[in-house]
Amino acid sequence: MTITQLKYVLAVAENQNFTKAAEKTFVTQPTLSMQIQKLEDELDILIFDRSKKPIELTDIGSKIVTQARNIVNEANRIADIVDQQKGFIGGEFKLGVIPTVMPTLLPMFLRNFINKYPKVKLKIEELPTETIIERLEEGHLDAAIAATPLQLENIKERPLYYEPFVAYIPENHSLHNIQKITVADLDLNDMLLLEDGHCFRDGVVNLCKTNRNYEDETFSLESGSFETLVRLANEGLGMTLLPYLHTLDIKDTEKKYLHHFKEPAPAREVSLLYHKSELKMQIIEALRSTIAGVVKGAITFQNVEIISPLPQKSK
Amino acid sequence: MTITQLKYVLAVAENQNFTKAAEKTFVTQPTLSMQIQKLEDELDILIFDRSKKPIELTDIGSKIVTQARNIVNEANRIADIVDQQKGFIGGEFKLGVIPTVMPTLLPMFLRNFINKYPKVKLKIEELPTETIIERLEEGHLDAAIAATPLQLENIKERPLYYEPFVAYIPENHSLHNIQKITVADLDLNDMLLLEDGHCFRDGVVNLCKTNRNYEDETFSLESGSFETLVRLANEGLGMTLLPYLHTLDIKDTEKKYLHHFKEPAPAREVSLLYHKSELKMQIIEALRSTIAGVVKGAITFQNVEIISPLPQKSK
DNA sequence: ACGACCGATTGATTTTTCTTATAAAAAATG
DNA sequence: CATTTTTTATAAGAAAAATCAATCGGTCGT
Repeated sequence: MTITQLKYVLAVAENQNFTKAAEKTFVTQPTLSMQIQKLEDELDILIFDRSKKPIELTDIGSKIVTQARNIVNEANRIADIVDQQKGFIGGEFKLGVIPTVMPTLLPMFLRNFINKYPKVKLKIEELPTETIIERLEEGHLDAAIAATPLQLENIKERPLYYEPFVAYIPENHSLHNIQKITVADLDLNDMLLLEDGHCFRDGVVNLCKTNRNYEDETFSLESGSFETLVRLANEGLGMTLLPYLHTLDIKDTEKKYLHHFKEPAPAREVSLLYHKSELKMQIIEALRSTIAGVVKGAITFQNVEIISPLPQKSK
Repeated sequence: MTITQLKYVLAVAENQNFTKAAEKTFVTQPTLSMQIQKLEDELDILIFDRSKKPIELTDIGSKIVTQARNIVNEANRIADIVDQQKGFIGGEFKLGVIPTVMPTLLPMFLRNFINKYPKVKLKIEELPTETIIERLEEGHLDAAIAATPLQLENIKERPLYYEPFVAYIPENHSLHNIQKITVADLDLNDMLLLEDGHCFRDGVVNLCKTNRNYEDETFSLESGSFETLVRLANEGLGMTLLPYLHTLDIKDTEKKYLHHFKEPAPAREVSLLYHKSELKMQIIEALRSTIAGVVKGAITFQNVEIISPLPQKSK
């Protein structure tokens, strides 16, 4: 058994396809076929059920894949140990960021980070929370920034900041005259929401749900950007909620429509996520401290009530 | 980097010698030299300081060795997973047993075990606790039976039974007329002890120490077997303490010299030890349940006070 | 200084891995 | 239902690697 064979197994398991896995691992398909067969012969078991299309793991196969991921992770850690010893902070680092954090947080720390750690080749991808979790678990992301708490078995969370929800209430709206609003004022049916898949949307739904205003009807007005939501609100189609950092970009003429919540304001917790194996921990720590540094001046809300970003299973 | 290279590194680190490590790994010495050099080149560090005699690990080298042991353990677990899936309990299994447990416990369960699990090739070695710990940590033993608690970072303990100490007091001894003796009656200076290195000896010393009878003088009478101790006692050279199971072998004519302690009697805890990685756990569990089965009828003391088997550091 | 010991080096040999080309089987297409 | 496409397996040769026997060169102890 070799580490290479284990990597091949992982690639095939993830792609459910020898040919695609071969491309990903930069070898030809027969190489994969042969090496995996060799491993199966050595262990005297079948890892893959090739009769199914697409290919599937056998029972024992999925156990082996779990352990293989373990072994490959531990093997990668050798390079980490060497880097740490050398004081080297560099190499490719893949960071995932959720869409509602990306445009506000990234500009705040990115320049700082690449100046301070020029050897790190940062690859940043905007991804929904769901994809972030998958990729972290499969080791295709080194870290991610997302709303928490997620409380996942294999993923550690390190809070970066708490970002309050801020209401945007247009002129003719019934709540317009209330200065400091409360959760009780909210009505989900009157709320302009991001389209499905955004965890901020789920956060808003959870927030309103706690107020029991929720009715299980379909919302016809949904959008992918806060800018659109604000415009729709201006058109009198309802109010909306924005994360605090997004309110800094609002036009001066529209700032008057922003209403902060009474403390403790509902807020989302934004955290740095990484796999529990703590691979590339030096870079993760460098990232965390860089972000913590810039965030310290810009966003320091503490007296908040954290709203879960998880969609609730509606039965 | 390959698993083979890591195994070679471990072998050289353990033997502090390329030539010996080569024998252990069944390859020639140049193979080790080259593969280890290759790994050092790849990582661009030195694992071994070859200028020292015997060879030593560098700082980074010892970190790599720790991680390499990890990886190799995790790699071995693949075979475990496969065995478990197949319901196969077999293969070589190395068990260490301390000398004062070996002759009494082994005959009780060995026949049972090899009947029940004929495919397990049990290799049993009588070893002092110290060696057992080393070998468990380096993975050269799969499990061991020894007196506990040891409370070691990398080794798990699973108690098998509690074995009370029993006093053997010859006719002319001052305590001879006391039926149920107590710890307070003991005087270490009057005690015949096993030679150094036996944890049972340390247990007895600890027991007496708690009574503050300890004086830091050298004991001139020490032996490697309980049989000798009993004979010396018969000659009037003092009393001695025996583990309960050993008293079952005492001649009928000498049984009258056995004195049990008042409850809670001092006792040693005898446990099954194994590495925290829990490799070959199926066999370990098979062993544990077999021993638990035979022990259940023979030795069921519960109201006991456990005496530490660890030698106390005398400053 | 001499021999014993020990790790590194060399060059031949074997083993392993990988690739190209192709077969075989299954799935998708018309 | 035949044909094309997709996908995995197999075969054979090329490339890479691991291993070995023999030997070198340095260090240590006597």
